[in-house]
Amino acid sequence: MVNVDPSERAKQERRRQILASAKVVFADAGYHGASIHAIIERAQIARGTFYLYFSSKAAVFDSILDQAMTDLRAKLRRIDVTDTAAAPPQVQLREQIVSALEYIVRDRPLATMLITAGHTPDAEATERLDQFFAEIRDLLKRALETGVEIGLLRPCNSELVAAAMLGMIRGVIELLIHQTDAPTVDEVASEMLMVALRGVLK
Amino acid sequence: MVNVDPSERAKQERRRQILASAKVVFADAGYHGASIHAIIERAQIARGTFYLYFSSKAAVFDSILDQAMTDLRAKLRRIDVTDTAAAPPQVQLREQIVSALEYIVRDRPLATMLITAGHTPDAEATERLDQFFAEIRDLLKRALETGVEIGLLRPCNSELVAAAMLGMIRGVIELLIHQTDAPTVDEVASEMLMVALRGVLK
Amino acid sequence: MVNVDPSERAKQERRRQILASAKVVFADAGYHGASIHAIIERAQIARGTFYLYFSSKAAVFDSILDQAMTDLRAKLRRIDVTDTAAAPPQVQLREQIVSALEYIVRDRPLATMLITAGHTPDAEATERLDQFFAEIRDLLKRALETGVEIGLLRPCNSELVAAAMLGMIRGVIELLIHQTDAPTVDEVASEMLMVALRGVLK
Amino acid sequence: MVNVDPSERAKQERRRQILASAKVVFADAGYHGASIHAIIERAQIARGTFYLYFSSKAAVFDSILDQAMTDLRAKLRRIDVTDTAAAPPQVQLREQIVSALEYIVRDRPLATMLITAGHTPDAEATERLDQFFAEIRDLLKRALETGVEIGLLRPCNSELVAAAMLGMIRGVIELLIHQTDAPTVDEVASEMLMVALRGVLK
DNA sequence: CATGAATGAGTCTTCATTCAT
DNA sequence: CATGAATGAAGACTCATTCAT
Repeated sequence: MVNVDPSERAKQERRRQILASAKVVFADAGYHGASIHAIIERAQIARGTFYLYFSSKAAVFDSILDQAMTDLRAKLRRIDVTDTAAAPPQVQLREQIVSALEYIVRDRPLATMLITAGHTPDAEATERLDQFFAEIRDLLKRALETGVEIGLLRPCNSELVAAAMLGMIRGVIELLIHQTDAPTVDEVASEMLMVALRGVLK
Repeated sequence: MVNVDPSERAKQERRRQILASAKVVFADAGYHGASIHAIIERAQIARGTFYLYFSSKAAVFDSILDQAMTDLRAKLRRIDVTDTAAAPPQVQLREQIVSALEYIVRDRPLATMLITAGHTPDAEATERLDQFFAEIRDLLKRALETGVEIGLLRPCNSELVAAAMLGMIRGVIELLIHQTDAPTVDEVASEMLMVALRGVLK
Repeated sequence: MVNVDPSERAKQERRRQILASAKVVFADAGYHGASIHAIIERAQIARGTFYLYFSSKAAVFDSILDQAMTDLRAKLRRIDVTDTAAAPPQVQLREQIVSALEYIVRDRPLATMLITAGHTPDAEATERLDQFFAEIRDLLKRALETGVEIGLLRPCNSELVAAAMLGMIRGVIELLIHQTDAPTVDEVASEMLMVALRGVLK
Repeated sequence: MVNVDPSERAKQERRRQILASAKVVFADAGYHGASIHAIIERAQIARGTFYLYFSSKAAVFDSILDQAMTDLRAKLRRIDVTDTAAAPPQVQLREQIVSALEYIVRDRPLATMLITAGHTPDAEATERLDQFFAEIRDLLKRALETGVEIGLLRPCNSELVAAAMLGMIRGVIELLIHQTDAPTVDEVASEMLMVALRGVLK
């Protein structure tokens, strides 16, 4: 029995509505380019109402990013190579990638924000985003290192290759966002993994 | 003998100086975050002087991007697989990548701009930048397709793989920019090519 | 037997509670600085409830001042010099001053409001307050004139001296409000009267 | 030869013009009630111009008060009772009072500000003003104490009497400001001193 | 009666751009 | 050519007041 209070539910709905509008506006115009005016116009609410739900422009921005980062973190974890009962590493990796891509690609404005949210005046937000990507890079890096240790992968500059792979992921996300007749997430994941693991040489 | 007029030369110098200052400011703060104040302060010129050389904030931004795109375009061309006298395809590719990376990484502010320049109010500039990346993607795509045709590469979704590779490049550029003790461009190019061509599997 | 209706009594109580909260807030922050939010928070009531009891922010402000002015007016009257049965003029004066000071000083927020309530957007309120002080000044002025007439006081510019004395009163009230270890109202009244009547010269 | 630069002079003039307008507006409406709009309208300048000369609303407010306090401090000093060549204490006191009153009364908006500037959000400004009045009160207090020591004045609660006298001064200033046919500063000073020194009793 | 979510006019402040000197 | 004072549109945010529940 959680929150069946109808007014509480209505409030949550309003909040979601504002978040959705803000996401679109931020995606379209970037943090600085986005105006409260544009957000409230899209959400069909009055100026003051916005500030009833969020304390500032930066706060909505943060809220959106934080939600996304939390959701994505829940989908990403270290790949288990010890548990023999678990799926093979490549399968685990593939599942995580597909899951994350699906989440991101389903919400185009969010994807755009994640890809392009470079410069916030709110240094804090920028830093949090940077740290998020650093986390993912680190996850990839450790996965690579483990792979090398267990003899699955060839030795490499893990830092560098991790950065390259994170870039690859961002690259294909951009493709998925911009292209109208983009391939399915599944296909994308397969091809990308193929490239990452075996390269393009015959 | 073009432009030996000393005053004309001085003017060009001023222009360069403004462009350089603007580049740094744009890199630091993003398009919207950058202020004319910051640019002219850095360039040690008066407010009005700025507008003698550039018609608007957007104009400097465009000018910087255009210059970079022109320079980079000059370094990138289709890889020749017909001329038997030419270097082998992989060598040609490596040369282009090293050349482009060196150009970008040498100028950190420019690199930052290219990587993060997401949002201009000037839709035109955004579009031009998007188109530039589309060009590169296209170049990569054609290279891939040619590679497949001549039996060098395995068949693949060239569009997708091109996007992934452009992403890889951007990923390693970010690494080169942010890291203080980054590896040399040469090392980076080698590792990246290794991954792209052979993957990370043993 | 007026108003024994218990709900009516409850309403009066609410009203008093709001007035008390508002008084504190106005004293702390001044008219403009005071916010409805601060008042209702202090009064532990909802926003809308405030407007059930008072039509506007200006209305509470007015109400507070009006009450204080009414109360004080009841304590101040012309000094009777004809009734031989009455106390001597100086004693009457002292009694009034002590009574008024006690009323004001007992209620520090009110005192602060009376002293500092300079600016209301509601010109009416400002004027009413000004008029109140003018009344007191007038009372003092007439007292002075009567004193001169009956040969008790030396001739003087009654208008000016009345203003000076009102100022004195406000000055000592400020002292009483700000100082933590202030002297008693009685001491203050005595010393002030001494100065006003005999001056500070030996 | 200081600042004969005509443009510099023009700037100083602008600044003065803004200060003058702001003074009037602050006097009319109080700190909170005063709007930048009202100030620039009165000064006949554009919004941005205001911020070219003052960094904020609080800054102009401070500037006005600081100037006044500096000017007044220059007019007030301890009364010399040791130098036999100096004017007698009462004359010194009278001179200072006349000088200060003249300064204040000449500039009615300033006077209004000084009298009513109670509540600023800028706690700093309020404190500075409070401290200024505390200074004056202290000056008066020490004068009283010295007077008692040298046997000129009767013993009294100097703190309290100083507060009363500062109040008197404020009281007569209010009179001088509000009344249209007010007496001259000289008359006012004489009468006030008479009251303070000898009281109103015959 | 009481509530508190919603409103929007109004505030301060910034900053790209212009233009007289 | 160069300057920098002046401009005013536009932005983020506040808060007294209303009204449906």
